[in-house]
Amino acid sequence: MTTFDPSAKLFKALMHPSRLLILETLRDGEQCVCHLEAVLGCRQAYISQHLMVLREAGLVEDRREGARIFYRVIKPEVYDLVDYASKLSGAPPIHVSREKVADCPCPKCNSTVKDGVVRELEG
Amino acid sequence: MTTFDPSAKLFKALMHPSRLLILETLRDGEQCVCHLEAVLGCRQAYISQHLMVLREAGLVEDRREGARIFYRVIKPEVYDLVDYASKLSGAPPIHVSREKVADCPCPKCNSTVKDGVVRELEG
DNA sequence: ATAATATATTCAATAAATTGAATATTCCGG
DNA sequence: CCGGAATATTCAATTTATTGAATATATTAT
Repeated sequence: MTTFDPSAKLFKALMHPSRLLILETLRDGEQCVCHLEAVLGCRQAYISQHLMVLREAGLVEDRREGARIFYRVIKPEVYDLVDYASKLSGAPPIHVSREKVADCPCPKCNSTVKDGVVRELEG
Repeated sequence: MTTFDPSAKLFKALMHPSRLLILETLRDGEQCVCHLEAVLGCRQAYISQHLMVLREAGLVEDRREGARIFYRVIKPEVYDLVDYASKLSGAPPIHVSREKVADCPCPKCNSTVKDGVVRELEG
């Protein structure tokens, strides 16, 4: 309808809490879908669908590595938008656990990062 | 569902092109509904409904002056958000006529502003 | 009081987003 | 090639948003 369509579409991609949570989880770098699944605590298909919205909005991209697919944010500027919105809306400070997630089978969660070295966990 | 609800709601309020256009029209200060009507070129009820969304999102407030109701943005920071989104989304530079609108009966459009003095137009 | 103007609200129809369930695809290991 | 794991896609049901039409409310002028 107007010259505002592109902005409106961007806002539309960001208007869902689950998608904001996904973006938050991707803040420190790429994550596989199963990790998102563990963090969000919802089913795979549900997450996949939200990832599709973010993908179609040009905000994330995926990369296959073996059986896993890793998603990453390709427009880091979106975090400026998200952070500012959260400030404006008076949302409580965001806390998404950046640590390993207990019931996540992905490599990131089954390794320990120390001094930049990634090592497999024993046990 | 999550701590992201407030942000999501804010984005939701901004996800419609007509609402972005309304905000753009209010950038320089309050305007009456009939002015918005003339600028957007849509019917009064349609605009009133979008104004309701913006009002419920806490972005605008209204003020009655006689028969007219003037709306203004109460969170000017929202323009930072809007501007950044428009940059991010690669939207063409925004141009909303800030001048008088031909078929608008409101006082702002039927007056001329010069050196800070508002004077009625003759004819 | 009545009529006209400005605006809001309600209602209904349609369109779009959300969500879960089922199914398909891709990759890996045997 | 077959089975299982990881992920995507499709489909349908539900909910929510959009939009137009009709109506209501408040204000001003007569």
